[in-house]
Amino acid sequence: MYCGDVATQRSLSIHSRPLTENQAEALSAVFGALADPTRLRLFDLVRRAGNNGVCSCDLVEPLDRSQPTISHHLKVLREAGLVESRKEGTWVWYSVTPGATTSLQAFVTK
Amino acid sequence: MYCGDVATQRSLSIHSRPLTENQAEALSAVFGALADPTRLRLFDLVRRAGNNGVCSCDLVEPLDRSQPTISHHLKVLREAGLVESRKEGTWVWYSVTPGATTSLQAFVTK
DNA sequence: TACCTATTTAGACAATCATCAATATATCAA
DNA sequence: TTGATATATTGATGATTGTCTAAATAGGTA
Repeated sequence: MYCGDVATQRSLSIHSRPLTENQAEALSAVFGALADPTRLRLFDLVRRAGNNGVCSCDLVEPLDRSQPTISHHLKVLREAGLVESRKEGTWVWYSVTPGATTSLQAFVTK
Repeated sequence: MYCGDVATQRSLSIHSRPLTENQAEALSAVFGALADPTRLRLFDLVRRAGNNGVCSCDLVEPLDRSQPTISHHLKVLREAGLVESRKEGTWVWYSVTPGATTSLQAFVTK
């Protein structure tokens, strides 16, 4: 019976190498974006909103933080590549960046 | 053809609710443990060591940090439940906690 | 006992961070 | 143009964090 190669058995490819400093820096930055309770809930809410996204004005009250604080956290999520925004008049709509979490998934399911 | 329920199609269960403050705090703590480049590489190295684990004495040199700094980071990973340690004489062996990343996987693959 | 080595703890310091109030910017409507 | 509203930026503050050196602890050996 064929059971896959050794790499599969170890669930970590023998071809892949330990994280380089640069790789670790990039990945840890994404982890860092989700390393705050407020930001995690923010990301969760944006994700639940689906393709249309959610107006940032609807994210302040449920998280019980000031508007500038929410704005700041959204910026962090955006700069980490987790969410994207589109302006519509005075409103800004946030949605999850497609493939936002693939690098995290790859690392976490290794 | 049966294509699964709406929840599956949205890839987010309609039954699950937005993260509570407590859930977010717990999850973000685990993300936080991986939100540092040194710690991420540390976790990566421990994971590569497999079931036997790796002696912490072998983790100092490849990461180019002082031994107390490595010790500190291992403590953070341990307290986050990501790695566990067993003492063997003067040495301490670290290995990945079984199921260490399931909560992260669950969130990240939602 | 004394000595050596592996690890942890303590204390310090600079840097980063989460948060807020106040202000600035931008868009729309009257 | 004036006013109202949504969002972003600024500046400040207290808390947390990553790192180091120095010291403490603990296990092994002679």
